[in-house]
Amino acid sequence: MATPGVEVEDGRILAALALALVDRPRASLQELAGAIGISKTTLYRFCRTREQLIERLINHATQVISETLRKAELEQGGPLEGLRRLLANSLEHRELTAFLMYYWKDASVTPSEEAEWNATLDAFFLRGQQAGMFRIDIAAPALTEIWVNILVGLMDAERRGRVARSGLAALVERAFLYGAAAR
Amino acid sequence: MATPGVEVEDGRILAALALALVDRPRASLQELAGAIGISKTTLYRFCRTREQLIERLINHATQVISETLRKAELEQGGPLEGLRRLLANSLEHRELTAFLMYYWKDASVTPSEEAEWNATLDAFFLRGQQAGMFRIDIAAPALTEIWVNILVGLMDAERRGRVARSGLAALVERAFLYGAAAR
DNA sequence: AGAAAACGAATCAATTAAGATTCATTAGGA
DNA sequence: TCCTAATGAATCTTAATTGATTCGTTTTCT
Repeated sequence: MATPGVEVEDGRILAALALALVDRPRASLQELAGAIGISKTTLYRFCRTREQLIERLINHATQVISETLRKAELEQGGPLEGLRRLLANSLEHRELTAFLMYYWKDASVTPSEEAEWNATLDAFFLRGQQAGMFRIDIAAPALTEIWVNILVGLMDAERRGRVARSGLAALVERAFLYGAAAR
Repeated sequence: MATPGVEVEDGRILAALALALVDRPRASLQELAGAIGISKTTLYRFCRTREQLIERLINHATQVISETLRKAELEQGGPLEGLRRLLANSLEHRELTAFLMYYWKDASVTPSEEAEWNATLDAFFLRGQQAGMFRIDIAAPALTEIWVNILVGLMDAERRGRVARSGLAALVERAFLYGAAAR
């Protein structure tokens, strides 16, 4: 690639924009730019329209998360190891994860990729069920939903100061796998 | 009261508006009105400004949920019974619950009531921990966050057709209490 | 049927946001 | 240092949104 540092910088801007958009979905482009410390003009040069911006963010987030899913090698090793790799990688892309969840619904932009993502997680949990790791009295898509919501919810709770940042991974894993009941 | 049916009708409109606002937060008042099957003018007569509308919705939702919490009598009987009453009542106000979660962040309107709601749930889970019902290696506020996110997340998943409506209560309870691991 | 209330379409002024451009300044690299 | 690319402030046009009003129609209740 001719420009190595550009994508990194773009990634930073995209992550910041994702966070700002989740925080205030109704913010104007002006406010959005201000929220991430750039001018309206620079944001304009980055993406000419809001529609383009959202589309670019969804594409980027989907790509990063898909890469995260791929790197997690969910098909390798035990389900628990796969889940832990997925968790660690997801926590390194909090903003994009939160954004993608938030704009999950109006993902008419890339319905195929989103469905693919869903399918990947669904298949992972299904395999985990067949391997005896996950309970079988909850359907795999429901497991995906529970996982995603605990993950995103606790990441958000951390931002709001409701839970500590350290130990977040262990908290997500514990809550998802074993629940809140005392054993 | 002089007008018995008015509040019921208002409640219907508010619930529909809550749902529409969660679905498309950036919708204009015109689109919002159309989404719930009324004209822009009627919506205007209902609430003159968007700010008023949000404030009214937050107040109403907070009130309904608080009433729900009160009716759940979380301090009566065992924690499990309290949790089940809370769950059943919450599921009867899906729209308002989802709305309140969604607009949780910009709840600068009634910070006191929101904090009170948090405090009520936190205290409930803390009592449950002291009663030996909930695990003590997860802080009570984290339990609140996990509960709320599983509840709202699965209600939303149901709307998206990812999980079946029937059995939603049992699913939430199972996921929250016992987690996804096979026992 | 007749009166009162509710509703919606249309219109309008004022405000705001989006999209685009220009120009001066600044930061960085050759 | 000098040149270039990047940035931001300001401006401008156009489009969209808001808040408000009027008036004809429909619904509803008696």
